[in-house]
Amino acid sequence: MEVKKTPIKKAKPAVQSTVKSAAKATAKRVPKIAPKPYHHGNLRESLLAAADAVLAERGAQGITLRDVAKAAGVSHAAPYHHFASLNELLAVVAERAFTTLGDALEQVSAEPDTGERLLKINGTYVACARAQPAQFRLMFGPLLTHKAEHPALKAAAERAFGCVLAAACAHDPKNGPVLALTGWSLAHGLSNLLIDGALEDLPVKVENPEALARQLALRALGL
Amino acid sequence: MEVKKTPIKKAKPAVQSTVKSAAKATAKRVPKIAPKPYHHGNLRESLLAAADAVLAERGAQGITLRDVAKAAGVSHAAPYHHFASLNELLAVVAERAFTTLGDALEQVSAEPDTGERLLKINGTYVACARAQPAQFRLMFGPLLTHKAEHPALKAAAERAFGCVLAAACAHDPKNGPVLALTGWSLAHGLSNLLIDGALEDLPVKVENPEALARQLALRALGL
DNA sequence: TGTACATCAGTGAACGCGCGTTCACTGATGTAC
DNA sequence: TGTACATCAGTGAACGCGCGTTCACTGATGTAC
Repeated sequence: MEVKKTPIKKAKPAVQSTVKSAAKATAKRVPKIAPKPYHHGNLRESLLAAADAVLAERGAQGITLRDVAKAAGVSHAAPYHHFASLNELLAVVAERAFTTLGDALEQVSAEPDTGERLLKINGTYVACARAQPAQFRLMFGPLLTHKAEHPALKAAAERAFGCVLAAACAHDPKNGPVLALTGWSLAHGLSNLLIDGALEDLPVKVENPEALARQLALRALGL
Repeated sequence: MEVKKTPIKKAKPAVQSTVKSAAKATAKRVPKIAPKPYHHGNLRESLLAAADAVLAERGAQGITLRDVAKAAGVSHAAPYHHFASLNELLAVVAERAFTTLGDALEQVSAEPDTGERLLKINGTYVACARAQPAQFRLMFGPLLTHKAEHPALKAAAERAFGCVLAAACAHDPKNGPVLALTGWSLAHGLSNLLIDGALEDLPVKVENPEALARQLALRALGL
């Protein structure tokens, strides 16, 4: 879904031949494991993938343009040929995270039973948050500034909520919006509590987060 | 609970007299509105208050030890006589925020009707989050590291949740924990969505957050 | 097929900044006598 | 009531660091002829 493989021959062979022809200048050869092409080919996508990796490893507040560049294997100035700023890069990361969530919600929306559909949407939401907590924080938190200035981000977020709203309206046409907000708040709150570890030292032990999500939704949505 | 008020006369008058006796040296007089005592008297409390002010103004990720010191009117090294690090200061701020939340929840727990009590707890939780969004993020988010190492913080958090759990058990002894987690997740999720502005550009317009919180809780808690 | 050249996408050095923290210091305070 | 002195709680300079961003540059690419 991410990197459209254009039918361009990889830059790698070209560089390898260069290295070969310059084999006499052995002093210039850097003992690098993976010979790096000068022109990357698809650095924009690589940077976005690297950002996901950095988010997973360092968390949302730990992310740095320099870290992302390093993870992508380029100098820390290179990203500026593809993104105007760190914030612009984060906006695209968040937009794609919303798209991923929307895709997942859309997929489970195929469930014919409207009640079960709501339960699956709830579970999918929590599962997405738990799978990528840093992305989840980036999507909603204040780390990415001026969200309103990124229409694509807004559109992706609206699409995700649209899935929730559609399922709620299908189940209870009269109270669609309220049911949707109830379900979304519940899933969002449980997601945050889980990824922040707020439930860990509580008298109420949580053995199985997925089962808990379902149990709470059953009650809260009147199913 | 924290600073035992020792029967020391405030440093301020002493300094004022000093200023008076040095009135001849007018050149030394700095035209400061509030003549600052060299010894502050209660800098620890002032720093905590200043941290709240900085949080309100700059948000949770914007907070800085230097800003807090400046807001308290002291040099940026002064806080180290009262807190081992910025993180220690934030831990106390978060602990007090949890205590404030617990106080508010305890107060509304006096409501005799158990259903109405749950509704009021829900509303109070959301109101606290909306009143101090940056504190709320600090309490739960990853900005304050190693939360587990601060027993007082943990205790204050447990007490707040204890109020929710007690009210849930009073209303439905059989399903107390599940009801409590449902209510907490709902309130927590709605709080986060509201303070993050996630509902602002949605097809579902939110006119009155308090009414919305009540409406969702009525449905989710089966009241 | 070759060649000249404009353009693209990298590099690495540098800038300025603000941060948390440390340190030697000094003024203020409280106490023993 | 004084005085000497230990201790406390400030100050301001400094350190080292990592950050986002800029800049002049250079290697690689694609295209016109």
